Amino acid sequence: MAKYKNNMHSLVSIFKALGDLNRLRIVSVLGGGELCVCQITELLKLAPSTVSKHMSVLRQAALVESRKEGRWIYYKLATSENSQPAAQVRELIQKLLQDDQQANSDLNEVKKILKCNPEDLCRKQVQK
Amino acid sequence: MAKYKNNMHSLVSIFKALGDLNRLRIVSVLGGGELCVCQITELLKLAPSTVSKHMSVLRQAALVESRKEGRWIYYKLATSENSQPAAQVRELIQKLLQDDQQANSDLNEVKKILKCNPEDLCRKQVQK
DNA sequence: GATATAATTCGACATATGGCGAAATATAAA
DNA sequence: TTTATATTTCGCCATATGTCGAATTATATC
Repeated sequence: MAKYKNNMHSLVSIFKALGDLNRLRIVSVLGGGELCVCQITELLKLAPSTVSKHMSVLRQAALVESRKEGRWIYYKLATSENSQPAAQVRELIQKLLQDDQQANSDLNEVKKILKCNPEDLCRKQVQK
Repeated sequence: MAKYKNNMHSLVSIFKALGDLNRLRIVSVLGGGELCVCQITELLKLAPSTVSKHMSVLRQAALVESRKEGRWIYYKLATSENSQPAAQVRELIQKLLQDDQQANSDLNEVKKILKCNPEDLCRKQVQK
């Protein structure tokens, strides 16, 4: 007697979340480590409110998690058990985008953003 | 010197295609073998024109292929090499929906549709 | 050729979505 | 306490999307 799951609806919301270039870029770039909203905003050149909405969609699909630190909110890939749909889809994305042009240029761009001059208070992360 | 691919845009169209419950059901059920449009229409209880449009979206995302036989057009999962994004995503879907309620009841329903009485000309497949 | 039928295309519609700026929240700094 | 700032929420708008029915196309049958 089999136990049936209900993955289909969560899969739809996962795919819906990833069916947008900007959100896919976010998930891709979060593979390199956590980022706060303003850093993602800097990368994508979108309004903060737009990025915030994207993050909300990704969170509801269980693709990312957030952590609050002072005024900043850091997002990272959700650390759910590997059996969960979201985690497995993310794993596949990471594999498929390993040698992707856009994905790699985004990762480079984020490196620059993380290194940006400390006096630029607005858009910098705690760097050590 | 690495060769860069451009998977991101095709991934977006794949995810966009799968980010709809009806299209995900189609891909899922095609895992059980090829079907013609009228059979899928019978399963989903949608207008034929709607199903046709869905198939067009899935074909453009390289998720399915079609084969014409007389008046019927049969769709099946695209048989691309395993390295291609669409194939890998499909593979994952199949794994994740293996024990899914909806997916399994759809497969059962399709079995019934395939077995439907031969005098019901409109909605039957060549059965052997 | 005329008729029937499977599928697609077209045109229309209601709703969903991605984007922005302004206002609201929450926290840090002055 | 006042000011500054990171993020979110809200309201709005233009466009995209899922759906249908009607018209069109292609094929089979009479």
